[in-house]
Amino acid sequence: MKKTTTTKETDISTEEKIRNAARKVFHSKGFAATRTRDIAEEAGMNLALLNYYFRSKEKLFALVMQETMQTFIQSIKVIFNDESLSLEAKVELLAGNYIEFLGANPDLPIFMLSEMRRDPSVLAGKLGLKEIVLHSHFMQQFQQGIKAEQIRPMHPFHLVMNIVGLTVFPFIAAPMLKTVGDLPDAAFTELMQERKALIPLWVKAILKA
Amino acid sequence: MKKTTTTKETDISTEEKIRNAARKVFHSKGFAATRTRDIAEEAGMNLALLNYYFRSKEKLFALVMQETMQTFIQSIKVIFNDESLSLEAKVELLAGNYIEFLGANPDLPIFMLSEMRRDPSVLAGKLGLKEIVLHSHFMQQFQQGIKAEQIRPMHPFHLVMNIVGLTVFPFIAAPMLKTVGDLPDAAFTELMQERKALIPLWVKAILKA
DNA sequence: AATTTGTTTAATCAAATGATTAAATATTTT
DNA sequence: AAAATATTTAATCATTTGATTAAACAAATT
Repeated sequence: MKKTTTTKETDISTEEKIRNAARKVFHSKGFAATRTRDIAEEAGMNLALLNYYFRSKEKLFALVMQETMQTFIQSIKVIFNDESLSLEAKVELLAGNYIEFLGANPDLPIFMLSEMRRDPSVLAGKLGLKEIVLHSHFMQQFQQGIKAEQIRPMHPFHLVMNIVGLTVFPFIAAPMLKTVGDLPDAAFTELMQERKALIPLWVKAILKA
Repeated sequence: MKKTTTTKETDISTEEKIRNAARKVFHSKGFAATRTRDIAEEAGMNLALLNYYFRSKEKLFALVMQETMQTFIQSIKVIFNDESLSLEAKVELLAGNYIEFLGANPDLPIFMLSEMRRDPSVLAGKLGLKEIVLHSHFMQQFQQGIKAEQIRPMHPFHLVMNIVGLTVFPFIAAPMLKTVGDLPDAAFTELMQERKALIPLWVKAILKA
């Protein structure tokens, strides 16, 4: 072996270089448009290494996808179940965190959503997510609010779609806004910063509408 | 020629069969994942015909894309500028029409948004859209509402992103909702029907928030 | 009917692409 | 240091895929 015992441990293993490169390219171009040679080049190494470390393009992709989903789901789980936060505070955190995160990973939403459509089996085994979301502390607070007549009754999925839609959709539509709307990157970023504060207000208004 | 002068005019020309097949396959799989053979098969004809009628996969795709954008933009333009409608009525029509339309063409949003990211030049020449939207009757009503202090001041793009996001995002997220949320098709459709009425209420609430 | 023009098919090409192999090089173990 | 094991490279395969071609077929024109 080379990696583990080199004098400096600062260098990243070849395997990890490939994973990182694969993540980057897959996220930006999707499975079908990505060529294994793109990944090799991005990682700065020989094509054969991809197949040496990971058996095939499919396997490598599955790994990246699994990792991506993991990150995504974990971050939801944590906020949805923080019992120290009010419903409003959770929405604030969700919007703020996600807008921050998507600012750094703007390709993620389209990647996840289009690859899910291509092959919904990526989600197999993630069925737990339904329970995580629907039985979360967040949902308890929501149902409680309805009982207390402080919140207009609605299907919980509406609420989830609204929060996620208001937060994520602008990033999906960004190419269009920037081109058609003639919106410079900086202006887009600023709008997104504004939304960190606005989305919680809007969600509150929606809940009472 | 065969098509134009056959006894019955009910039959569709070969060219149109190909266009229809191409639209269907491109919309569902995107450019990169679509093979010209898929289209030929879907159209029930020889592969060489694609290249006979349309010069290449790229040309055929460009045509489909142009058609798709055209439809999309036209439908926006009409509603945004119907001077007989109040702002609320416009939102109702937009939500209602789009939910209806997307129910029949659920692949469209991801298709458009991901292909736009792949090559934003599809939008070249559509820069007029900015003016259409920002100088529409709808926007005049919006600005008027702000002046009259009936609407909380906000960047017009926020409003557009909210309306479109609330309407379109659920269709983009549908694969996830159906799989992870364990939501049957019928239940999803019902939720979307509910949203026809709910989105206008929510938007109204957002405008005043 | 004969000719010309347009349409369709089957076969084939060339380039792109995922994958493999055998040899070279480096690292670890003995 | 020698042997064994792990990593990397360059060359090559096999398949897929977009595209073309030459010939067959059909329709329109003369």
